[in-house]
Amino acid sequence: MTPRSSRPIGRQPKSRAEHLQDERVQRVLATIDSIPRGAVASYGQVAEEAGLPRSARFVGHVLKRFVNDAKVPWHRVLGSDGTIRVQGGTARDQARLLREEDVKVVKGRVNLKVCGWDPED
DNA sequence: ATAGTGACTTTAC
DNA sequence: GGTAAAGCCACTA
Repeated sequence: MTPRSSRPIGRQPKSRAEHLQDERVQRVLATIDSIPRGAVASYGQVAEEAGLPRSARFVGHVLKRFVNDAKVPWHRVLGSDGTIRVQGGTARDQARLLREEDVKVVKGRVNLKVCGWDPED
């Protein structure tokens, strides 16, 4: 038989669970997971380390969508100038989590010269 | 396929 | 120091 018309498409819409398997997402999460305690990285830096240059916004998008399911140190990801970018009460949580690991947060900002993550470490 | 949006970044004022 | 605009990439309607 040639079930051309009934042949499975093999291209079903991605479910949320399948999205979690998406390699780009996994690489982003893995990169964030590799940020050592007490260090911070920017969205762009995470993207670049994950092999996704210029995809800083994607990193933010991934965090917002998957951080609830993925146990990663999301609080160690900041803006390119070390500022907390998250809005709302989550920003307070992020600052608290950072201070818990001895990262100084002054006026919603971290000194990247001091706490910036060097992937070579 | 087009348009709007966002946990971004860089440049210019 | 701060704000504005443009560039950027992926997601959503």
